[in-house]
Amino acid sequence: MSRELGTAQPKYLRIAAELRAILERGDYGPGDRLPGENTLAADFGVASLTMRQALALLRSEGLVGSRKGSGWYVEAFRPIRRHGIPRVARAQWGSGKTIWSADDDRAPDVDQVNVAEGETPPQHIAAVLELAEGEAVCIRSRRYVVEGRPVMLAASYLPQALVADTAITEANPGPGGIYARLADLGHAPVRFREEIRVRVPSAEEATRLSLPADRSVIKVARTAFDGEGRAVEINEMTMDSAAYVLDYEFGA
Amino acid sequence: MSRELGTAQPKYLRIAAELRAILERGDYGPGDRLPGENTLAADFGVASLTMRQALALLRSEGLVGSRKGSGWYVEAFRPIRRHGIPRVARAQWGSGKTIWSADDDRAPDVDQVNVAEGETPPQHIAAVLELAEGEAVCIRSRRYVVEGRPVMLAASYLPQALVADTAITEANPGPGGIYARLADLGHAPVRFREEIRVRVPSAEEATRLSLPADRSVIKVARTAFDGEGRAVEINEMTMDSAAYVLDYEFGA
DNA sequence: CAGTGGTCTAGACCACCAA
DNA sequence: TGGTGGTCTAGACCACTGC
Repeated sequence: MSRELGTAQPKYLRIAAELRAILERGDYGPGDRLPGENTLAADFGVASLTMRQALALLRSEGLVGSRKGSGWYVEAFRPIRRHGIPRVARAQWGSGKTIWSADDDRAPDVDQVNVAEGETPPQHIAAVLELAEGEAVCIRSRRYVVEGRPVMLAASYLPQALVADTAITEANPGPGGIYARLADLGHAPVRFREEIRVRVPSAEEATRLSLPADRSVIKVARTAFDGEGRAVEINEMTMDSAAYVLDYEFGA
Repeated sequence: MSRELGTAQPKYLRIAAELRAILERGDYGPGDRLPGENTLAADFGVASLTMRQALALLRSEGLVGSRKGSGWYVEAFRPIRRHGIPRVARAQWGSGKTIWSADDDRAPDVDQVNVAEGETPPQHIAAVLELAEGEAVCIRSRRYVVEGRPVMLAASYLPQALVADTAITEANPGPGGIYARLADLGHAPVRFREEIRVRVPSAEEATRLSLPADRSVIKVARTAFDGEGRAVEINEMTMDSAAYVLDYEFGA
């Protein structure tokens, strides 16, 4: 028995576990509306705030979502698999495919595209790009939306001096994306590092991704190095942690 | 101005942001005790439950920790950098510059070591290991503790038929670990896949890792394939999401 | 023992949604 | 307009810490 009789769990955790079991058993289908929190609170015999605590926990896991003035709903979204290491990376650069569409996941819509030139970079970006004091960057930012749900924000930082007056500063950088353009400039990326951490979203990130404040996000910082070992681009991605499975495949 | 006058944020978020700024400014050093939540609530002019909401948010980020009956403390732990792709497998790539600071793999203490033979595997494990109906696995589980703080749980699943009566079923599998023993058996791992997702810890995981219920965990499932493409081991890791930076480096 | 964090309650007000 | 989730309050009881 793994019932843990001695260490009685608090009510909100027991209710959360019970709700989780009910949802995984399939009593409610994806997208279905749950009873209101007052109804549920009465059913479970607890105060509504306690009920909210349990529901909020399930929401932070991505199992349910809430709409103000409307109700609680079973989350219907299927996670996206992102392949961090493209299978045949280099061959795809000239082929018109972007890094993203090389992944085996659903094609996203891209919106909130913005290119800003001559920006002052954050300190940790400037350090990795080895910029001189006061040197500027070009920032390409965008949002990815899958099946109507915003799932990722991304911001690419490139040295302004490197990309000025090239297609990289255009909203559409042309076939092969910015890596193909960097190759045109003699700075083809040959090596990448992806650093991953989990954070609480900033207020702006929570808004743009329509996330509850207690949902965590996955931060992936991808640094591209050219043949001389110079960092030529940093792509900082911010993903809804409930929407993604990251995937890395490599040899021994 | 990015003050967001129109969309007034709730008090607990504004207070959390203010506290975050105070902590990052360094008013309190690592390990320092903060004023009690009642004192803080009075200072900020809110009810203590509202104050708790703000503190709990910072705790879920790993910025502060609480000890029942004692107080709130500034978290002193420096994140660990885990290299998903072993150094030996990487060429002599220079440039140590990284986006986020974290210490490289401090040597952990390993405790709660357990080897269980003849176990029935979870369904998703059996599927990847391509086990026949009813076929058993050997489960090697352990906990990693760094500087007195439990940071990761790991459980390796191997086909029982493959490892029976080998050193792999011993608590100490000998020099080179279980991969060397798999090589001895003619099943040296030559390819790996790591799948990463973020979850809320189970009650058992929260207990074994001493995590607050609202702290998320990083799940890494590492599958090892031998030369014939057979999955010979799955290592399911569960990490405190505030304790780790994952790092993958690879060529184009 | 006093003080602390953890849980829980009852009730209030607001913004938002749907009929 | 009534119901819903989101926020906030005041206060209670408990378990634990540390003197």
